[in-house]
Amino acid sequence: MARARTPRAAWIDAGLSVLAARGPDAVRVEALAAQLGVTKGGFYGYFDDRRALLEEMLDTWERRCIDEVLDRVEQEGGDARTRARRAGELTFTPELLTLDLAVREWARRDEGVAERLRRVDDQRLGFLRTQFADRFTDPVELETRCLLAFCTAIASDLILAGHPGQTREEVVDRAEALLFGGS
Amino acid sequence: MARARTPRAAWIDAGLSVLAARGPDAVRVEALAAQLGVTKGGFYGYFDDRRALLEEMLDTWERRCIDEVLDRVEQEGGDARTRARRAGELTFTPELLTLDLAVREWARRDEGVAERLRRVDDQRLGFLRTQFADRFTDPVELETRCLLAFCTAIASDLILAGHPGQTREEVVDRAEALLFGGS
Amino acid sequence: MARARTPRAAWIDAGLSVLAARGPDAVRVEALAAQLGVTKGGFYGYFDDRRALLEEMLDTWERRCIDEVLDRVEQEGGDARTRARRAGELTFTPELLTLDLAVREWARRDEGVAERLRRVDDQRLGFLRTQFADRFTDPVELETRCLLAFCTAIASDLILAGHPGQTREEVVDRAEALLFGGS
Amino acid sequence: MARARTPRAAWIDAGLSVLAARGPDAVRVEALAAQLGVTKGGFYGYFDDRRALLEEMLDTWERRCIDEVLDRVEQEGGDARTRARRAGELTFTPELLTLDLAVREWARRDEGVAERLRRVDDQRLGFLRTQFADRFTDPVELETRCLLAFCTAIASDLILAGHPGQTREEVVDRAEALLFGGS
DNA sequence: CATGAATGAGCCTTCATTCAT
DNA sequence: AATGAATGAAGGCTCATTCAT
Repeated sequence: MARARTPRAAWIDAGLSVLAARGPDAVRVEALAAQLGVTKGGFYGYFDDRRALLEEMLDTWERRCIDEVLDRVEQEGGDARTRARRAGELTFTPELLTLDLAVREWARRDEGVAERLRRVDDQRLGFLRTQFADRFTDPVELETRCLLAFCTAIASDLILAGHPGQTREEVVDRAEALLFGGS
Repeated sequence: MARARTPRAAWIDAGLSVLAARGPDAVRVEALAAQLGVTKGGFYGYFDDRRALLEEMLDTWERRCIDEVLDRVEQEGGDARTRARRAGELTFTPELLTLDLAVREWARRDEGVAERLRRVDDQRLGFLRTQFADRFTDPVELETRCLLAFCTAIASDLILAGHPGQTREEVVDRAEALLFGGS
Repeated sequence: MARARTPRAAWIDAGLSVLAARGPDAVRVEALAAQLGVTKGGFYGYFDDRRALLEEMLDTWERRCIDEVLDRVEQEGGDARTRARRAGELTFTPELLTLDLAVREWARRDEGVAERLRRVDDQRLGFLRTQFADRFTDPVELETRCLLAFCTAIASDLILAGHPGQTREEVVDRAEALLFGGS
Repeated sequence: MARARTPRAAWIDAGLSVLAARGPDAVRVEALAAQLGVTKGGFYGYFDDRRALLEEMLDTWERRCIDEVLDRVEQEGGDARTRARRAGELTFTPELLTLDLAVREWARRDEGVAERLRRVDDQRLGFLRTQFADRFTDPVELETRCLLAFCTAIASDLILAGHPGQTREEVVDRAEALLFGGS
């Protein structure tokens, strides 16, 4: 929900925020117009149709997940591991997770979305690999631990069970320690 | 009582299959009727409204996740660990996973669904705890590993990244071995 | 809502009670069936269709307004004026007024109903004429006062205005006294 | 602002005319749209839902019965009795009577409508009182005669009986003369 | 361009009616 | 006869989309 410089971007941002909160079916031109305080007719000055908005939302999401993360990492500098670590931090930010889960669900039903997610997930797993490469010389073990870490990042908000005597956060922290040592 | 040409359960099953494939918004009376080869009017002989169907679908799902699993486990017998292991197998069946993911997504947007999922997830995590209780005397470590296993079961279908030189299945198998030893 | 001897009559009575309470549009086969505790399918064993029920309801209403009033008046005997007075009492009973108003409204929209109401109203005005015939030798004046009395009987429940310092009942009583003297 | 091809008021007027002719249940969005030559979807640009239209119809009716009558009376001027007389004429116009009867019937089944009718009827009876105040010094007698006049205005169209040798109009005229003298 | 109006398709729900049992 | 199931027509409401201004 970044501040939109242009009305076009405002539609996209509004769409992404609805997507995160209520899924792709809830991204309706009428609702976005109301949220933006304009009339829905104006929408068609910027986009051919609803489908086009959804595509651009995905373009924006993908760009944010990849290019913007890389740009910021480059700007901040550091060695390879520092960069990968920073990329991981920027990627698995709680703010982005809601949107991420919505896209992930969407990808299960739409091959086009799945393709984009595949690109993004490949890069993300790449970040993880680079970040922890020095701790595990065996690439098979590294891969195993990275997938476990990735699964935890994705699923720990989706699983609603409680843990007797611990909070979810504590269990997740211990899981990370178990996977990558001292962290 | 005239023969139930389209029994109540048929609507529920059709609803669950659409839920799994396309999410709760896609569970439309008209679409289910078409799928069942009847007219939508007949629906209202069985259910008060669409909402009632959704509730019954969730009832059915919850029953299948809990009671039916427990019933089968009881019938098959065995000691505590054998039963918990069997429960885990029945629970994380590939067939049920798609439906599970749909319910999970739905739960993010509907507190009523979240409450049901919490019950189900609590029990599932319980299965895991019992199943692996003898391998880890420290309950904190047990909890950590069980959550990791649970996250993997849930998220490994949601993550689309590839693994150079390995299949997803292989990585998942290694992850389980890493968490629980020989298995 | 008299006790129905036969199921057929039960449908008619239920229909009349709904007609009185909520108008002809509210006389729905499904609602009556629910009220009678039977299934709507059974309706068609007694009536060709909804229209037929409405006709029979009107037949019943007309019979009650005319024949049953006359029968009871005959049984009770008395001279012409006594009989007419009794007929007036039986006719303008509060219990019947609600149904009467519903039929009256219906008659505005359906010529068939209007025809029936014309017959009934003609007879009712006849009762009034006979009842008060001895007080006014001039038939024109008699007619005037009878119409005023009839209008009051019909409209005093439809007019919702208040009367400062008096109740509606008191004003109506004074109106009757004004029209027909002592009685 | 584009030209209002089917202004808001057109829906309300169409609704009122259907209400007068066939009652509130017959005020259907689809029917009004057909009557106005537009599609029903357009309706929801003006009103939240059918209920909102019904409320606005009642608002309009109430305004016409009260404010518009008073405005016209003020414009035409005259002394108190002349104004009250003119208000009575404007109120019991034949054109408005059909609508009035429909609202009256509706009020029997809907307390919200009844409340509005109470306000309107109170004012109407007020007109009558003022108009004839100088003929009857006794307020009780005045009230009696005004109620009789009001009942006649309302009910004379509802009563279908015939009068031997006279028309309904003649009888009603004589009734007015009887109530208020030379008129 | 942006807006207000309108369209048309789609979906939910109700209900009279039919029909096999 | 009565029932449970189903049909089909109608009507309420939503929403993507078009279009004149």
